[in-house]
Amino acid sequence: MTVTLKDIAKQVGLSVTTVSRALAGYDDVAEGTRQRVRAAAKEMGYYPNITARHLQKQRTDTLAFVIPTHGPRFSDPFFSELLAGIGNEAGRHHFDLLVSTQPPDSEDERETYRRIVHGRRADGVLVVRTRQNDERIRFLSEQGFPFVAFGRSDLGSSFPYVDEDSYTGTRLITQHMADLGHRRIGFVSAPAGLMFCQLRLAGYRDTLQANGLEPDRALIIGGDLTQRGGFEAAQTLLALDPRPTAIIACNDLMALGAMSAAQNLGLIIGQDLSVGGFDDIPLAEHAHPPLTTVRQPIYEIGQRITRMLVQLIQGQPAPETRQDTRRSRKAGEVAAETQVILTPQLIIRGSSGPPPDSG
Amino acid sequence: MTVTLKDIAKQVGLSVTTVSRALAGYDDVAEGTRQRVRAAAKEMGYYPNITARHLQKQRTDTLAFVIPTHGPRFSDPFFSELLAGIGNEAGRHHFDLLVSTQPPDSEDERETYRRIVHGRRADGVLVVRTRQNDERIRFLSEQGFPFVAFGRSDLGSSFPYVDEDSYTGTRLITQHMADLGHRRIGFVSAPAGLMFCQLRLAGYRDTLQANGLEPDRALIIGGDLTQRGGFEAAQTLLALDPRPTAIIACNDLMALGAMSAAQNLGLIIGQDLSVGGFDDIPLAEHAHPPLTTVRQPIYEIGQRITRMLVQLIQGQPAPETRQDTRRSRKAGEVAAETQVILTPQLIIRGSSGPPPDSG
DNA sequence: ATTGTAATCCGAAACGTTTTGGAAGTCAAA
DNA sequence: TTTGACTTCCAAAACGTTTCGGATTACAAT
Repeated sequence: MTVTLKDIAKQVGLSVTTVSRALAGYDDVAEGTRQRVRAAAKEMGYYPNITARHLQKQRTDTLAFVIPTHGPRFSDPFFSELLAGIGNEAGRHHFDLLVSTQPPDSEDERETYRRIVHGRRADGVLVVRTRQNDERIRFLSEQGFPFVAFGRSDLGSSFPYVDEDSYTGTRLITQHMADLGHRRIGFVSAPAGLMFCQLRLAGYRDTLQANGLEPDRALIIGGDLTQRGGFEAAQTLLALDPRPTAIIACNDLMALGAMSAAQNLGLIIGQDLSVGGFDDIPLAEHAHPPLTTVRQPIYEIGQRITRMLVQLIQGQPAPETRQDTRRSRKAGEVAAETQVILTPQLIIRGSSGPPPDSG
Repeated sequence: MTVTLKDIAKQVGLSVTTVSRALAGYDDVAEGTRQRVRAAAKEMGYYPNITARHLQKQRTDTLAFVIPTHGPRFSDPFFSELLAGIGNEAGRHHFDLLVSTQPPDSEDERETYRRIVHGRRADGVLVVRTRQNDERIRFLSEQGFPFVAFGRSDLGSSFPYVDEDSYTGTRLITQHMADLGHRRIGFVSAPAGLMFCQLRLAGYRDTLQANGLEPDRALIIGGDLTQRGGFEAAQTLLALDPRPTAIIACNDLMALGAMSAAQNLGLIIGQDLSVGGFDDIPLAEHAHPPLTTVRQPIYEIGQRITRMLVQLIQGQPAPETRQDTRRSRKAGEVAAETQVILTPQLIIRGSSGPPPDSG
């Protein structure tokens, strides 16, 4: 059977307390005793029962990550990248990572959050793909439960997040297309509830107007962020007459799908049709032609929100008391930024070029 | 603060025991009492403390999944698919999923497994990308800890797994290339320690010989299963003179990288060069041209190994005692298969065609 | 009146750990 | 010799739950 502190205590003729403290390295146990205990523990193959420790310490050293995913699958590299960043960073801080997937805004999702928060299943949670009027954020804020989001929201409350400036991002790429001479620029949007959807759409629209281009409702198609969704949206766009000479998608996966649809029609990407994405997932660089896109350092963002969450949990400054801690911070300690907006970077690759008639 | 059983007990004037049993639905508490307790619990917003329950019940209702990944990132859709299958199935059975990423064969990986097993962090673990002389499997077997693997191993011991017949898989696709008339077929391999690497390589080699083709060592290049790895391997292969007219990669991601490398040289995939992969990840279908590959239902395999693991945990038949349970199985109960080998399916798409000189 | 039985309830122990608040012993300073 | 300080240890409580083994009451059967 598994060996417990009690077993060791019996073995070395000491109390459970002393064994515990010896292993924990407290200095109120004699050096010789400590060594005896350590030796016995090692020899008997002792490993602390993690659950028991959690119960006693009233923390789980666990982070929860609930992936909002429609349908059973998520083959989105966006989440892979993010998960890798989160997982590695959590590991570095000796936190376990609890992962589950739940459809956004579903009762299952709500129940998952309730279980985590009320059942104390984790010490904090990572929220991604923030939504308008995001109930997850509202709930976590109400409960005073530690969390950090990837993305802003439109709730009144202030909470810690990291986000990329999506508005500026699509401004950049739309302007890039306009500069190349494109006049009819299609846009493959995302589910309307997503915060970044609104921002990216606004960036697109405003840039068109700034260039004297009339936004055409027919050129904006809803997408579901999957490759297939981009494929189908592009099919619709390319059936228009006159058809757009450029397509910008809300994320890379849909942009790749759009490329595929265009190539099926015999169009040459970068000549007959320019395509732009958003994210710069690894596939973007290796696509053919490589995809022009707005870079979003997903892996690093995953690391960053995780680091912020760990600090939040360990530093105990609830968002409300941040003011106080600022005064009492020790020398050399740096204020943890709790609301970060990253500047997007336009990556120009082969998938974008001047429109066909302009040459 | 959080409300506990004790709080409810105080509120309704009952003992903690009765409250606990009322909520659990035992029939030794009066109907009226049960209702009072239920009402109070609901009103007070009671949620059981999951950790405490775990400790008492001596199980965690948690599965662990340690993703073997080199380097900090894994943008491999293979793992996304698998994780989705595992996560959804675990959820269906009310198990939580603990995910971590560790470099294969590293001390960190070993420590992770020790912690899970000895620290009773989870009730079972999922092992993927099995290796030759796989120390994870050896360890778990020794410890008698529940696990199910995706992939076989070469250890003497027998353990539960699901695997695809990789040997037959590469036989199929290699034969497909041979049937098309290809004589010089390159192969992008995987890290040698991986079980499927050996099998796939053998399938490739044997098929060549069966078709009277001399295996050429120069045509076999090691790959690391990433897109970049496939890209570089293909560059090497395509620099040969005469160069291969077909390339088969150990997985789709590398095949896509190979396509990219070939397209960079101006080659037309499916005409100048045929490319084949393995897995049939979602990207394969949407690649351009779509990728000929061997289908491996990764998502379903993820579900399946998870279901098997849950059965293993709940049905308590340790692998050794399976014989006994078989005798005592109740009517209608079906023997859970513990070693499954799936038949691969060749998916022919646009990336493969006859060699250029044959037309 | 006694016995048996069923229906309800509950105290205490248990899960394995950490922490609290001393206790006991030693030794040197006063 | 007392006092104080220091070192080393430990019993008991605590974390929140479930379970074990009764205890109590009511009521019907003898």
